[in-house]
Amino acid sequence: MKRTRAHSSSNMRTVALHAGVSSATVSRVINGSARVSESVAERVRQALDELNFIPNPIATTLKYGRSKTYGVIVPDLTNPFYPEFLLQFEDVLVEIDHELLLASTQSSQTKLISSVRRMLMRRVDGVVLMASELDTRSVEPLLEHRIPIVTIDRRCAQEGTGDVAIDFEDGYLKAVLHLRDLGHTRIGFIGGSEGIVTSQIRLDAFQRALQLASLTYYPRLAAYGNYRVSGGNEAMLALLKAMPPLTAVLTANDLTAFGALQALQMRGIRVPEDVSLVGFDGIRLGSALYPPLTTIEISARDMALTCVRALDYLKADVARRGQSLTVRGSLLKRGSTGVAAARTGMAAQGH
Amino acid sequence: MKRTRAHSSSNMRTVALHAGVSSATVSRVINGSARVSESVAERVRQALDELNFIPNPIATTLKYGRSKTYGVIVPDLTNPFYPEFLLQFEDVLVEIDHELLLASTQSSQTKLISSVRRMLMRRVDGVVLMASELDTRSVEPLLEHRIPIVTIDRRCAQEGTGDVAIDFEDGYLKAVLHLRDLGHTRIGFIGGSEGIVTSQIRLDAFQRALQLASLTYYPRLAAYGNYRVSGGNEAMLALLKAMPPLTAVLTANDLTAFGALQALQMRGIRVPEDVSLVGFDGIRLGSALYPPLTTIEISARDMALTCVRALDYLKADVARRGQSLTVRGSLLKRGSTGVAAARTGMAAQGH
DNA sequence: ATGAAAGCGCTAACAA
DNA sequence: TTGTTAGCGCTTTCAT
Repeated sequence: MKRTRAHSSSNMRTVALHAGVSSATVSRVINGSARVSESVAERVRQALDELNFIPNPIATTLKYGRSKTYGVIVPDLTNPFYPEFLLQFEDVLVEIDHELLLASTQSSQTKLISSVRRMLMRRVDGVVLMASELDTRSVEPLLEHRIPIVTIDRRCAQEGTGDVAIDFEDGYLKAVLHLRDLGHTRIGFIGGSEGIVTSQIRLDAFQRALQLASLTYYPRLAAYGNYRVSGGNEAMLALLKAMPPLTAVLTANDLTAFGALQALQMRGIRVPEDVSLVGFDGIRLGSALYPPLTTIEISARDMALTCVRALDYLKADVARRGQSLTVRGSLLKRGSTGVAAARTGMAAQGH
Repeated sequence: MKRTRAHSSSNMRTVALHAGVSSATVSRVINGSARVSESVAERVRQALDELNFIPNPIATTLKYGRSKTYGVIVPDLTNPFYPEFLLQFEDVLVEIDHELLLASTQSSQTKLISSVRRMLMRRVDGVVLMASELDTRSVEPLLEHRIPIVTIDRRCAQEGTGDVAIDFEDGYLKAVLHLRDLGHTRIGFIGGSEGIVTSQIRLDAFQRALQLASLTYYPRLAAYGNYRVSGGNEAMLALLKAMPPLTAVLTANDLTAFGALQALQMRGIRVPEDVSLVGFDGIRLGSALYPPLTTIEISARDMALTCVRALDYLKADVARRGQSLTVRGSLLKRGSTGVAAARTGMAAQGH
C-alpha cells in the first residue's frame, strides 16, 4: 500500500518523515557531510529511493548565491565551431556537476546586453565570452558583480578576467610549412572582419608564419572576410583577380574556407590541382566537402577544458588577474591541399 | 557620496531600506502587481536604479516550483539543424521571459537519462524532446513529475505530451513535383537510420509523394542512411550501382545530402547535370556547397513557435492529451537540381 | 496604500 | 550521532 508513486516533487522533509529522522540527517546522508550511523543512513537511502527523491539545487543556489552554472556567450550559433565547443563544454561541466547557461548574440550588441543580464539573474559562477567582436563594456556588469570571465582571443587578462588564446601563429605556421613542402610560394589569406581585434591577430599571425617559413607576404593576396561563408566567397573571387596569382589560400576559419571553396568551384578552378585551400577550426563538416578541407584543427575538448581551468582559477579568487592560457591546433591534412600548380595570371581569372 | 556602485547583489530589502519602504512595496513596484502611490513608486524606481538591482528569479522559482525554463533535448548538436532551431527557440523564450536549458544526447541513452534528471532538478516547466531515436521510457520520470513534453516527429500525443510533426509527405511531394517538372522519373531516396520510427515515416512519405506524382517507386533506389554525412555518402555510393539508374535523389535530411553530394563528386558525377539532389531541413550551410543544395526548408522559427505553443497548451492543464501540430516546409530551389539527364547504366557506375 | 510575516527546500551552526 | 532552527530572496495573504 505504501507503493504509491511520488508524482510530485518530494522534498527532504517528506523523506525525513518517511525515514523517521530529521531533514538535517537526510541532508547529511545525501552529501556525506557528516557521520551518520549506518542503520539510519540505510533507512534514509531507502526512503530516498522509495519516494523517488530529486534534490532541488535551486534551494542551495538561493542559500549560497552560487549556482553551479557557467554561462557561455557565443557570437554565432550557426557556425558549427560553437556547437561543437558547447558539446564538449557541457560534457566537462557534467563531469564537475555544473550546469550550462547558453546565450548566442548573433553579433548583436542588444542581445549581448540582454544575455549578460540573464547571466547575472541566474547567478552564474562564471562566463566564457566568445563574442569577442562586440563592445566589451557590455560585460562590465559581470565584473562589478565579481563574476569571473574568460574571454577567447582577446589576449588580455585583467583583474577578474582570464583569456584563452588560440595559437594562430603556430597554426598558420603548420599550414604554411605544409604548403611550402608542396611547393607553394604565393599564399593568399582571407581574414576575419575588418577592424576587429581577432582579425588583426590572425593576419599578424599569418604574416609571421610566412616570415618564419621564409616566404614572401604579398599584401595584394590578403583580404578581409567576415568569418562566414559569404565573406570567404567574396574575398576569394577578389583574390583570384590579384597578382601575383596565388596557388594556395589560408583562411581565418573553416566557414570562410567553405565560401572560398565554393567561389573556386564556381570559377571552375580545381582544388587542389589549381589552388590549395586550408581552413582553420577543424569543424566536422569540413570533411563533408569535396575535396575534404585541409585545416588546422582546434580540439573543442581542449578548449573546453582550458576554459574551465581558467574559470576555476578565478573562482578561487576573483580579485586577482586571470590566467592567459593558450590552445594549439594541429594540422589536419585532408583533400584540399596538393602540390603547387604553375598558375598563370590567365588561370587566375578563372578562364 | 551615495553614488557608491553596487558591487555585490543588492536585494529587495536593500532597495526597500534605501527607498524607505518595505520589501513588499518594492516587489509590488517591480511587478506592477498592486496599486502603489506614484510618489512612492518613483522613489522605489530610483533606488532600484541607484543600487543597480538585479532581481533574483531563483527565489521565485523556489517559492513557486516553476522555473520559467523550458528544456530542449537534442540528439546531435553537430547537425546544424539543431543549433539553428535552438537559436530561434531561445529567441522565442526570451520574448516570453523564459530560459532555455539545453541538453544534447549525442544519441546516447546514458546521456538522455542524465539529461532528464537535470531537467527534473532544474524544475523545468516543459521539455522539447527531439531525441526521437532513443528509448522513450527514459523520459517517463518527466511525466511522473507532471512536466509537459513535446516530442518531435513521434506522431503520438498522449496525456501530458504533445507532438510537433514535420510534414514530410508535403515536403517530399514538393520536391518530387519539382523533379518531375525537370523530367526526372527515376528518383532515389536516402533515408534515416534503419529501424527507427522517424526513418519509416520519411520513407513512407517519400513513397506516397511518388504515388501522388504518378511516378514509380523503385525499391532498389531506396537506401538507409544515418542522418549524418557518412550515411549519405555510403548510401549514395551504393545507389549508384543500383538499377534502374537514378537521375535524382531525395534525402532524409541535409547532412545526408551533403554526404551524397560528396559521393557523387568523388565519382566524378556532375550535379545537377548528371544527377539532381534534394535535401531536407534547409540548414544554412546548404547554400555554401557547390552547387548550393536544393532542399525542403523547415523554418526553425516556425518549429520553435509551434513547440512553445504546444508546451503552453499543456501547461494550462497537464492532465490532458497534448496537441498534434504540424510544420510544413517549403521548396528552396538552389543549384543541385536541374533537368534530367539520360543516364545510362554505365554512367551510373561513375566511369 | 503600505507593512509584517510566512514559507518555498536546503544546509550549517548550534544544541542536545 | 541526531535534531532544531535560522536564513538565502521573493511574493503574497493578512493586517493596518
